[in-house]
Amino acid sequence: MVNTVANPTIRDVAKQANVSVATVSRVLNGLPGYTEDTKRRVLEAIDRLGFRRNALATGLVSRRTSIIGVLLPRISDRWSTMLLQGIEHAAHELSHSVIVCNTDDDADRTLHELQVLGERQADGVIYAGSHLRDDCGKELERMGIPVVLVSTSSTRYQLPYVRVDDTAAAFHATRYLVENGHHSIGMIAGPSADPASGGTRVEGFLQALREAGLDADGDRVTHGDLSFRSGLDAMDRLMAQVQGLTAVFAASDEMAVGAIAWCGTHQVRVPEQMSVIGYNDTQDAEMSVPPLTTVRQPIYEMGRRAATIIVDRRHRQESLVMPFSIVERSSVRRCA
Amino acid sequence: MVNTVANPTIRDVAKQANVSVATVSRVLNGLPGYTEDTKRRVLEAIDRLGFRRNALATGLVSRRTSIIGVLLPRISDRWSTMLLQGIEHAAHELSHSVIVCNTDDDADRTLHELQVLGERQADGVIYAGSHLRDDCGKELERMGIPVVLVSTSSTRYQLPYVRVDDTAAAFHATRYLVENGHHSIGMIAGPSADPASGGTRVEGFLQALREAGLDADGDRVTHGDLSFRSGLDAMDRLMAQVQGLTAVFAASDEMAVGAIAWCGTHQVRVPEQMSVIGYNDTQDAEMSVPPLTTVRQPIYEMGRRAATIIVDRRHRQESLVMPFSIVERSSVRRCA
DNA sequence: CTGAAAGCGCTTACAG
DNA sequence: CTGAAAGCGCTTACAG
Repeated sequence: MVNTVANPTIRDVAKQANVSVATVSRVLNGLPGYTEDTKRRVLEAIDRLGFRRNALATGLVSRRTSIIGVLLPRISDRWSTMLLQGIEHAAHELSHSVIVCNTDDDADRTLHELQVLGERQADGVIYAGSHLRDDCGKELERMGIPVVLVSTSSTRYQLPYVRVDDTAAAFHATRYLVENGHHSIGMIAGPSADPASGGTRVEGFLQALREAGLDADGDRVTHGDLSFRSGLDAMDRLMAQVQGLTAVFAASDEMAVGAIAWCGTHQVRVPEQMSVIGYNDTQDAEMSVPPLTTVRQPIYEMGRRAATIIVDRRHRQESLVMPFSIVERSSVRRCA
Repeated sequence: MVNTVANPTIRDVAKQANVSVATVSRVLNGLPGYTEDTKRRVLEAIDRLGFRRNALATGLVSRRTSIIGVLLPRISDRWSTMLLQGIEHAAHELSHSVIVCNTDDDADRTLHELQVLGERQADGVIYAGSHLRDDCGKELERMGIPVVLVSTSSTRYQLPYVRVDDTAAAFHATRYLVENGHHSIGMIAGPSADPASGGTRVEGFLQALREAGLDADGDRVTHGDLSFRSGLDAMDRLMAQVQGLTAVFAASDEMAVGAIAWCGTHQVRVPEQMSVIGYNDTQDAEMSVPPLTTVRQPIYEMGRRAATIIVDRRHRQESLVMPFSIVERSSVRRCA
């Protein structure tokens, strides 16, 4: 006889199977301590009742929720999307769930989201992109759970990170332009608040220019917010403020495409009259006309690794510097 | 004197403030029943101890988690991203968290994710994109929580949805092409598994052709998977199988951009020799060269509304048909 | 206005 | 191999 209950609990299963809740819990968790026969009875009862474990109760007592909190500066661009995808895939394989939080690049909001994640007893958090304000770092510390920073790092707090060597990558991108015969090069950087796209990449750019004996004046770099629109506007400024520009390095593919779009509306042909190299190697680079030459970051893989670091204690506390490469497509011209 | 505890609970706060846990709970939840003075003492104790509520315990007893589960067929494209953004923003304003699940357009995986969401006691779920298989619909039903479908619907289960009238939108897009003087028009549809991009939009397309007295042969529609790459391939097929094509309607902006890219590598000028109209009005349309004329869906807003329907019981069970419009940019030519 | 107590649905020693 | 019981950190009637 089946006693159907609205929302069966482990107690209902126990009753149905004629065992104690402890035993049900054991088979539920794959722990040892029961005969094949009891196991079968329990499984049958579970099936018959349509029992579903309540993760809140489980989490409350086991002190593990299998939840990974992800803080993204924005979720609208392809970089975030690819990263999130990597995280989600790995989390799924590792039987974890991901809670996404949009920080809007705002530290107050970040702090708030961290508190929420803390209340929800997240097992770990992945913080991507923007600079980590001190109070957020402190909150992270007090939460006492695994953290990994993606494409950013903290000087104040020693937190594991996953990223590319942005300075080197920017250096290589710029040198690639130099090697292709360009002498007057500009850069469209990310927001100053972003340590990677707005900071270290600029350093790498400047270093490469200096090393090549080229003009590395401050005018040559202008900042955008990583978006297409801002790339377009930045290109406009750059053209006005630097003479004889023949190549531009943009700190994101979207801004690079924006720069190309500017050229399109101003009768400047890419790559014949203007070369453009981007950063990230997102789908945007592939979809660009002409296809965009860019610095590849293994973003999806970085997401996977970040999630793995959170879940797998063997990797806890490790930082990872991932390889970058230059993907040549058709937006950079080789000068004679 | 401050008694600092590792992870203070409501009991610690109660002790510190010299009240009962019931009282602490009341001020925590803004319920009435205490003097200004006790409230102050409680707040002070909370502050002093650095108390943080445990959402698992709260959820366990209150039977509300403020968690919205979101099931996306993929999280890599801009459509999903914009939708997720709308959902996240609204959820944040409504003090909810969102758990994202990638279904990979796979019903088995969807079923699994739904079960996880059920175990986690999600307050509601938003299911976007692909067809809802019967067992998934049944699972949704048995979960007994608010559901909203985005850009899809279920015939078997009467579930509230938020979408655009895809048939009408596709009809208008096609008629727009006809009105611009095109007679030989093709379509790049979405996957057949997607009722909107692979189903109703095709119907709208065909209807418009028939109504205009144009050839509406089955050869004129080919399917892609909504991606850039598939758009490119689809365009290749279309060019091979239909004569004198001058215009194409793609069921996603990404595929439309793929079609444009195909033209780029085959010396077919857009819009002079080939007109292309997309669907969605994502960032891809704006970034395209030439800028893509497309059917606008208020995707971000649809995400917001879906979240609101879940949270706000006044809107529960309501379905929403959102307005679409045609955004004219530069990828469609007006034939003389 | 305030508190003692039961209970949400599980897991985990502990005993047998 | 199995069960009774305590307990995770809260909320919610119920009494006073």
